[in-house]
Amino acid sequence: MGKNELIIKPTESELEILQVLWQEGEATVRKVHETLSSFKDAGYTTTLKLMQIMIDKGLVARDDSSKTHIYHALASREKMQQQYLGKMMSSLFDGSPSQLMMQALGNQKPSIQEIEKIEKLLQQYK
Amino acid sequence: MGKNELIIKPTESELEILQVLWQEGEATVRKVHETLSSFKDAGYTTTLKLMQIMIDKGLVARDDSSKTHIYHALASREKMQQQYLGKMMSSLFDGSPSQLMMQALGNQKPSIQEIEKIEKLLQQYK
DNA sequence: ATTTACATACGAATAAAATCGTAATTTGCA
DNA sequence: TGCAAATTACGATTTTATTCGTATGTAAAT
Repeated sequence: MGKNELIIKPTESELEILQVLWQEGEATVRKVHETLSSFKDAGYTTTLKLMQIMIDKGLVARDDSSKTHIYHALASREKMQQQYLGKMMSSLFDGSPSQLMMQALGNQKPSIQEIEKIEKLLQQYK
Repeated sequence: MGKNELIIKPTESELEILQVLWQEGEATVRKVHETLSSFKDAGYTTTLKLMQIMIDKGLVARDDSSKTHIYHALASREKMQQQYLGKMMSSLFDGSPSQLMMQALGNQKPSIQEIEKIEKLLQQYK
């Protein structure tokens, strides 16, 4: 028995696709592809193929009752957030939320509202 | 000119190695390899090869004046934190620090000290 | 000097991810 | 009906990442 972890983890490209599906709720391949096009070069069939692969992995499901299939995410966004954040916290931030927060805040100024939300959150934890 | 971003981004394995180097400051291949061994199966020469590749990518440098080479990270931890956090924030958290914080806090309870550090941090941003 | 223990170099195999071309199918419409 | 446009299926290729075997060098110990 090895030490290498085995959890389903979407690849980079798959995560981009999930993103669109989380956003839209459901979408066709074309819709997904067009959304991705704004920041990424890739052929239509590439996106299609990826989404087909994601079916096998159980990351998405689709309604194929009509010709144009409609996809939706199976993987939950929260689960993925946990997964990535957890790894990131340990690998890059020594497991320290405040270090992470520092960078997160430095990265892009949060609005006053954001700050207050976080403060409330912290109160609950005290 | 395409839309696909081009920044050097360490792979998964490379990030693990960087982690050790950030921790230790500098280290031999053997040291790195042994550290990784605690959670990962991989041969010694695999680690060696990876570290050699990382030289080409400019992620690390080494002192090879003696037989056993000594490596250190060139990529800064802060830069990597920015990079990953930024991507994660946009791809998984709708760009919302409070959402991210919520998950981060939910993931692993922070200590009182951690919470207070964060609160201070927030004050500065107001 | 010879053996042993480690070290690096490096090509090559394997695995994983991403890309794309082409064929086949369906649908709408001229 | 039959043509054009859009869609899916899917194999094959390419690219990237990972893994490892083997050759070779070096130094210390016997």
